[in-house]
Amino acid sequence: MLGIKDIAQECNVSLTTVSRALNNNKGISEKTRDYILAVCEKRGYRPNSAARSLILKKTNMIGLIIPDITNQYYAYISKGVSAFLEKVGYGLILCNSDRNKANEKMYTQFLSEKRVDGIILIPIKPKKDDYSFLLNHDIPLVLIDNYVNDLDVSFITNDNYAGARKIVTHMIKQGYRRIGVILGDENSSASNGRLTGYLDVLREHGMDIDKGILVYSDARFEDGFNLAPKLIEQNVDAIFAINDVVALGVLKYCYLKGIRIPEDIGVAGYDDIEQGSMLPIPLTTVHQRKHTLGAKAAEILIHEINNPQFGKQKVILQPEIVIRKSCGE
Amino acid sequence: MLGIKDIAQECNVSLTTVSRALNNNKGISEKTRDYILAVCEKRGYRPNSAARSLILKKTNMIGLIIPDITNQYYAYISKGVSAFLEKVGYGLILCNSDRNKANEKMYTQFLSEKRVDGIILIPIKPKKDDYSFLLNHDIPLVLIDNYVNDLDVSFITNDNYAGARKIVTHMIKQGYRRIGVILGDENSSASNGRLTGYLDVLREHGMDIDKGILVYSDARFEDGFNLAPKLIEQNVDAIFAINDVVALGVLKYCYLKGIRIPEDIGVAGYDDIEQGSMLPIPLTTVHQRKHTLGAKAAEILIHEINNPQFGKQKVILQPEIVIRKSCGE
DNA sequence: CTGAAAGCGCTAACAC
DNA sequence: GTGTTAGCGCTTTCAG
Repeated sequence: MLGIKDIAQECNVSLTTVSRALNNNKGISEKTRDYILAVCEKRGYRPNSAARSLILKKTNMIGLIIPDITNQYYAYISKGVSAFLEKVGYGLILCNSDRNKANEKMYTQFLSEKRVDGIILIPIKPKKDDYSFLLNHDIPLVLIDNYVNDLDVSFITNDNYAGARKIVTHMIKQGYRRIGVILGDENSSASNGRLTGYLDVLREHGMDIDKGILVYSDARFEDGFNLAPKLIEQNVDAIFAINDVVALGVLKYCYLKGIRIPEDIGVAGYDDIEQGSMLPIPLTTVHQRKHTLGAKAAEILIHEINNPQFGKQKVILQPEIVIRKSCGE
Repeated sequence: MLGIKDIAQECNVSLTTVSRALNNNKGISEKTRDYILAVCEKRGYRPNSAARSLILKKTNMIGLIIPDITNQYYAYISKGVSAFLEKVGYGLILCNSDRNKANEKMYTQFLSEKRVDGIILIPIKPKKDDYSFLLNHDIPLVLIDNYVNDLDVSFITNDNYAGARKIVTHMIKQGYRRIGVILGDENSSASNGRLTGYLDVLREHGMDIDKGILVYSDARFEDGFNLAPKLIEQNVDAIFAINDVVALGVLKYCYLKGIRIPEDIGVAGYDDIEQGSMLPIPLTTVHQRKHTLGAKAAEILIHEINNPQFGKQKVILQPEIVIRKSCGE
């Protein structure tokens, strides 16, 4: 693959001059610049970004570590990130942690070797020590959804507490009185925020809280499917699932067992994935601005890269509930 | 960020020795190696991969250009790619072309500047000239799903012709006689392969072919929703959609209009996305091994990177139909 | 306006 | 077993 030297030779100028033309620097006549650029174009010259990165100490790359790209929630976030980065000329290294701590760590190291200019991370069971080394290496980090206490980093999320409050309030209004919850991981701040919203609303309504119908899970489709019977055994009259994918699992179980929604059991999800509106009984859920979340996360990161002295940002987006049929109308 | 030089100083050895320790090269005593590695670990040293790439002429990165990561079909393929690359120590640069030719080209250039070791591409309306420059630059390329005639590159796809044959045969067996088709782009070999399967089966059954009920589209959810009425106006008794997302759009339209599936209209999709099984009327469709497709594409690419003299590979995976309810049982 | 030269962090002959 | 040295392809002082 040809380099700046080849172009310099063909144009009978020095490397410096070619570099100046390429980078639109001053101190070069318009004529030579145009000529050089034309030759570059003709020969299909592409600058070697590894060489540039080495000297510029900047890769124009950011890393995105997410649990699972096949989950629509993360897919939309990724697209938001990607769309923003595209606008500002950055590239994206995608890392699927597969909800695995070891993978997450491996990718975190991988990205630091790649000298990405920053990292956007949706953490799994986050602990402070997992990420402090990134900060020691001065690599800007923005966390999505799961906050890590005592870690001074930028953070963006949808307001889980507010979203859960809204949907649980709606469920109670619909007459449900024994609402089981399928939570995510115990260390997930998203899951915990929603749980707190649920607990607060129940308390405010003077309702009993039964910890027996609060179950933790890995927040996958199968978890909804497998955990639904455990909850139903305990006579819940509704299930609030930590996300739509889990709710889909619950719905599938009910469908197979002939349990009627919303008459026998009310079901609510969280996320508002595309297919929720096209189910047998469309899913009542909480809408989150996923694309916006991703785009905003990228914006914060790029801002932080360009303004390292600027303080860390915390952004909380407000969700809205989408009332469909799975909890009555 | 500290470099190999800092480590060398701290250990009182030369750069070379540190490099040897890091790369597990021979010509170094076990003792010094262990010592150096321990120091690297302690200090949190991470090699600069830009510097390595520059000299090794290898980035251990591959680029993936897909139309839209929020489409589950592409999300699963991406995950397959990612999973394979992870195993062999490669990183993934994700590029959403957003079904836009200009974006695709932009990313193609971007990746060549990044000196990725190879590219996996799911092309949009592909033409030979779009990619020949990659080959001129000796960057290995594997195409997924849409083949480009006269371009000597590796290619992997599911057998669209066979899949379409199976599903259309099934539709005819169910008694449908006027099957409209919502196709993808006219230049899409996937779409064209399925069309050919449809046409051949109809011919073999001695059925009339009405080009009026063959419509092209951008293969999105909205296209299904918007094109369904045009087909229904023309008295089709079934619709074969180019993919499940389009079928979902058709289903939504029918649902809103009170058109019964499969009694009034039979609907079949293609892809077998997760949600197809959880619809009001579960979708009859064609299952494709998406994850396998992505993983296999990555495998082919890595093999080609390591064995440039090896011939280009063409792989065709066999799909199977999934009979549910949207075309009768 | 243009060029020579130094160097980014690392690897790989080649000496010792 | 270990160190010296010359680059990889580019940007950037500093002279002219």
